[in-house]
Amino acid sequence: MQELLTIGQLSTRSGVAMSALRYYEQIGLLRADRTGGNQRRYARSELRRVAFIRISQQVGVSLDEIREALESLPAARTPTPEDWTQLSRLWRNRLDEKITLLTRLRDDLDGCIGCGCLSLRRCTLSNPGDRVADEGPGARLAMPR
Amino acid sequence: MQELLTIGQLSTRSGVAMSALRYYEQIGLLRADRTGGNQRRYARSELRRVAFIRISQQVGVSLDEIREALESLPAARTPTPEDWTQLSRLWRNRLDEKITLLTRLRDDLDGCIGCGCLSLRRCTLSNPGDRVADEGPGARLAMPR
DNA sequence: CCTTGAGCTGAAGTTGGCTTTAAGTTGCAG
DNA sequence: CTGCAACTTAAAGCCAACTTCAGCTCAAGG
Repeated sequence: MQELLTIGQLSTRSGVAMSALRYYEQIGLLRADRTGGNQRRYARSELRRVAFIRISQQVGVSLDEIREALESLPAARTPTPEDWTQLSRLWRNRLDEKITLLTRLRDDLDGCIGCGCLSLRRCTLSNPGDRVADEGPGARLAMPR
Repeated sequence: MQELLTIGQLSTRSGVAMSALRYYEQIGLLRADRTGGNQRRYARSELRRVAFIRISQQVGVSLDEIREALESLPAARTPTPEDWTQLSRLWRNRLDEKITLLTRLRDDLDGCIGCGCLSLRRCTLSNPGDRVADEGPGARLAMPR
């Protein structure tokens, strides 16, 4: 089994265009060794990173935020289980938030449909936990961040 | 209680910039009546739409797709409960997919952390249901759409 | 009536996330 | 050692989703 992947191989295996992979490297999301002739050679572990990046992106996280997360992994040494645990904890919160938001949207959409109103005022959807009730009556979006 | 909202009021209540609201109107996501002096007056129901738009966007849906969804609501007549049910069903699938993806990411991240590997090859994360196994060995991202 | 803040338009500018292009170099199979 | 696909770079281009700007008009309180 090959140790290192060419950019073409990484692209095929990850389903991400080569140009995108180069772009990710440029903005510090991926790293690659070079051959004598200056061609990229990726460690197999970069596949994990690409998967992490694309899935995170799919659910609305910016590349900037993804980089921040990935930067918590030390570049100098091989990440320890503790390093990964740290990263995991960070993202668990973020993911939990998103899941909650989505589930609420889905259920409230269903709920609102039930009564035929799609009222985002009466629903918790746009006003979770009535957090903004003291800002006066009426609907108001309560978004994370 | 006021019947119609000015753009400033809609902006304040929705937390969405006026320029964004005008943009949404321009691309057909919102509709507004006009005063004699050409100023926008929004029906209160537009508040629902804005909430729907922003929440959908939060979880990675494009404005184009959102418009498609909203277009399933008839402009000519007041939407019936059936109209809303249709829209709801459409989005339920979409949302279910996203929720599944997110939950898997979260759980697998945890699981991988457990063994200290964050292996996206062995995990279902990047290869749900081994859907791509017959495309050869190794990791490959299996994304919806 | 006057002032002032809120709103109007169209056009240009911005940011994120890439893709495309041009012109050249590398690496491997035959 | 040749030929050709795969690779390299920098720069330009592109699309989505807005924001900003200039120069104006409107609406409501004093």
